[in-house]
Amino acid sequence: MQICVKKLAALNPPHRQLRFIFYHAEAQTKFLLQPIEPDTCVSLIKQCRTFRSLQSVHTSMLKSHLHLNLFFSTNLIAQYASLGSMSHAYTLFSTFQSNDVFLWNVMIQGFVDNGLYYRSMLLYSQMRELGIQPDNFTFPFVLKACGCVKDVKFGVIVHGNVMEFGYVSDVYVGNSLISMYGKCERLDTSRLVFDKMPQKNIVSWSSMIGAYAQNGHYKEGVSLFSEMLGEGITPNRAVILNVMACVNTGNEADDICRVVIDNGLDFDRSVQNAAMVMYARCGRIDIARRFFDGILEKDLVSWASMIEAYAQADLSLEALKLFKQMILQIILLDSVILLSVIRACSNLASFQHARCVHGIITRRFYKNQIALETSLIDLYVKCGSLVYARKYFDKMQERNIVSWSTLISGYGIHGNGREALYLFDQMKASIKPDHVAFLSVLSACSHGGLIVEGWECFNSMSRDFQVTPRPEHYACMVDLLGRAGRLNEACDFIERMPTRPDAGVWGALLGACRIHLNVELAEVAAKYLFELDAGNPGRYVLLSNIYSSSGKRNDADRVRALMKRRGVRKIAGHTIIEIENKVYTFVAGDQSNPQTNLIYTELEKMINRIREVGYVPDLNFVLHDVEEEMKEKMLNVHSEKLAIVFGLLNTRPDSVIRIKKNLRVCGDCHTATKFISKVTEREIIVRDAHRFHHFKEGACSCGDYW
DNA sequence: GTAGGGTTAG
Repeated sequence: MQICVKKLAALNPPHRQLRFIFYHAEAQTKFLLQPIEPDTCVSLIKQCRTFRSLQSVHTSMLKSHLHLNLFFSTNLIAQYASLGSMSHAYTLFSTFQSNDVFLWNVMIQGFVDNGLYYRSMLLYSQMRELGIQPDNFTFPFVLKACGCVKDVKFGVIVHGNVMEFGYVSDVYVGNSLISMYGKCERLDTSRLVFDKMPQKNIVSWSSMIGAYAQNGHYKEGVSLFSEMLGEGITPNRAVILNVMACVNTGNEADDICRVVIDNGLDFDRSVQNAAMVMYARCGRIDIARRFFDGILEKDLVSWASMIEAYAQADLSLEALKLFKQMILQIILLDSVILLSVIRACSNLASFQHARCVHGIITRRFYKNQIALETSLIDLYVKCGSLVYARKYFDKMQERNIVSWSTLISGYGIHGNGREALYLFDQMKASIKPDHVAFLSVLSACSHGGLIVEGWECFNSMSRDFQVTPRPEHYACMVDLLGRAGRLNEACDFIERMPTRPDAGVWGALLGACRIHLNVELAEVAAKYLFELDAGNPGRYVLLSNIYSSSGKRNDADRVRALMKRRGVRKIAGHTIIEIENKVYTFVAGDQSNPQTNLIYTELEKMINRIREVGYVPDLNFVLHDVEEEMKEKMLNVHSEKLAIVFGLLNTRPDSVIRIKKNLRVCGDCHTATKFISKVTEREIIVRDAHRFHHFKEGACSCGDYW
């Protein structure tokens, strides 16, 4: 203390005050202070880095009555806001009852910066009611708030005020309008504002490109970027980040990278991170990885982006490998990374990894806790453990619409429609269901064959909850009716749709036609699908299967030829199984597993065993144009069967076998699995692209509507 | 004192 005082004495008076406050305010010292000099007041306020030091300054301002000065107090309010203390800021603001627009702006900005968007909009309304004229600073703040909460109605009113008070040509205001309309999905209006701006700057271009990116109009975004370059404007990092979000082909990505290098932005870390994401989106995960490796000082976003890229690309083992590396290098984890890790585990259907992530999450509190907990519930669902999902859900401190829908859809995909409906009713008591919640419950009804209940849910959507059914909901209903064999009803339903049926709707009908073998309707659905969803191999395969199951071999060949002509390639099927913390992958006819010989010997024995109890191979599930005997051989080596046999060989006899197929489980494998569960007395859980199948004692939970 | 940007649960 002695030394401090000596040092302080050597300084000139204003500086002395400053230092004094910092030594003592930070140390929570109560004894304060000589009155503050007016000429140091603002600089004192602005240098406060903690709430406590600011409070000390505030106290001494009170002593010297400087708080009565509007200008000083406005600065004080701004500093409280920037330190996140909006309650203090607002109390001070309220005492003034001033009409000063600067003061109001500071307050509105404070709310926006602290994420309290509605408060800032409310304050703006109050300001208008009091007749205080907003200025060119007011609009950017309040427009940002409108954009962040997507309140376009409010935004339009503010836009009206912008015109009323003559700020349409202000470039800051214009840019804010572009951004607001972009966030509110009013792209055309954004563009209108952009085109009408008397003056544009780099931010105008950047905002417009960003608006295209956010609304999925990627081509327009990229072409506006070229236009900008054509005008001779030098891009900065924000423009680059925005345009990178628009790029989805490798060539475009390469072009952008050249521009990045030309402008010396290639060592900017956020640009490097964005480049990673861009290449991953273009399907060039290898290049993304090279970018990642090239980043010298990786930050959390770098790690999160790469892990998420792997998870998205279903390269989940790579994602987890990277996560392990990351834990070894830096201790700090955040919720975003964990969300990606959970996605990776979910792809792998890895129960062991789920337990591990669960441990990490409960060890400490993360921001966005509810999101983490919800995705953990989803993870347990996807690992086949409804019990754990439910347990965790019941323990949650706080639940929202997302957590409820996650669990509801969980029961649905596990075929427990009744429980899903029960939960949905419980949820409705406290939360208004949204369109996703309805989707969860409708699909639960569909998987569980609950037709009456499904209709009731669908009808209640707009009637009781003002949720307008979207194409997905219609698709779900078609699925519900179709699975139940009510194909005509499904067709009527499609005809009565207020909007044009999309690929999802026709796909649901085609799927139903597969179950109930209706060639005529399948052809109608396929006709639309081959236009609307021409690149989706699953559609061709389904129709071809329908033909061959109906004995129309020539037609089946024709579909396969069409597929080939259009260059649509079948997605290779694979099945994974996790045993003792390791994930094993099988493709059809796989020979890469060390136990290959054993697996095939055992498989042959198993096929013979189940044949004895009634299994008949369903050769319609082989697409290849080969002899019958060959077909059967091809069926027998499907990845599902290999994985199950591998599981039987390597797990305890009393344990559950869990496998995951990347596509829909093949019909013949479905039948075979039923028989296998019977002869081995094992429970087998199969997760496929749509749902779960629980096989037990020769039956499947899905009631054979796979 | 103002506007644009990289990872984020169903």
